[in-house]
Amino acid sequence: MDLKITKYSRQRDIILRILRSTKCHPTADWIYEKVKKEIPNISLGTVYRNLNFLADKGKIRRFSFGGTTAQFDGDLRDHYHIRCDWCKRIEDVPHISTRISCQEIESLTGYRIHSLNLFFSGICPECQRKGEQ
Amino acid sequence: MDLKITKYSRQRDIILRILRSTKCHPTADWIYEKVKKEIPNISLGTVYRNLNFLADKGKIRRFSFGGTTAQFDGDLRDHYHIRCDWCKRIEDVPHISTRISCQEIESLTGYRIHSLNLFFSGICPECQRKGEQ
DNA sequence: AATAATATTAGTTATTATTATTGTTTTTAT
DNA sequence: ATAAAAACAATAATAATAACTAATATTATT
Repeated sequence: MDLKITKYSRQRDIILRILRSTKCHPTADWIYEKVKKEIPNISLGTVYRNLNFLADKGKIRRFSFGGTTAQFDGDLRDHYHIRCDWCKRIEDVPHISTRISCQEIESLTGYRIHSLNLFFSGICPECQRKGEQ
Repeated sequence: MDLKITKYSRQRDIILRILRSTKCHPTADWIYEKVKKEIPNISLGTVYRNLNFLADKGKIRRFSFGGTTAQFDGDLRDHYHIRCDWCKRIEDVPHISTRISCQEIESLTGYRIHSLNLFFSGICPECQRKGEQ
């Protein structure tokens, strides 16, 4: 994955715009379907290449919940994620009072920290109401 | 993935023992190779099925770093992970002073929290020494 | 202990997500 | 305007995981 890409590309622009304009945390394929409406002959490989590029450059976030598929998030603001173990929905956790100190981690591990990911899993209110599935 | 499995299985036992006895965060395939030394004709599917079973029951942890491969951890104690963006190694972050309050998240989101995952990424000391790759 | 019921298995095939390749087109620098 | 490099679409290849099936191992029942 050697990406020294610097040129403008309409495809990348649109991918980024679509990702930024959604509140969900889409997969590459979801984005692909959206972009196709604007660029019908775009290829899935282009979507993957650009998502990886953008993630490597820190323009978007890439994560996964231990599952088999990567998901992307165009929102770079400090926030966390939570997923329902039953319905699999993913939501943002806007902010928590606790500040996690990256500096502490840096001095603890010697790493230069680039990013921090915090996610929770559990049962969402709706599924709780519906009871045991 | 409906796993109402209750019977004893030697395969599962050995998988769990191997996972618990390593400090690394192996993939299904890594575990498969290990188990084969004890049960030469075990199948990879069995390894996957049991890892998923154990993870669903909360006996082990399953995660991934946004990549394509799941990794497993037999250590259930409270700890976090850090990965080097260059050499891809994953290490434990033993404990941090900040306590993240799941109760705060529960009242903030309405979710019943099952688990919390915190991971960092950055550049490990060794790669820092080696400089830009 | 023998039997019946069923979870689990090995072996295999299928599916899905992702990456790599190749020849062509776009973009940028000169 | 032209040349070099980046990015592309199309497609093939790979890798991870899930699904299927008939046989085996484990447990519960007699």
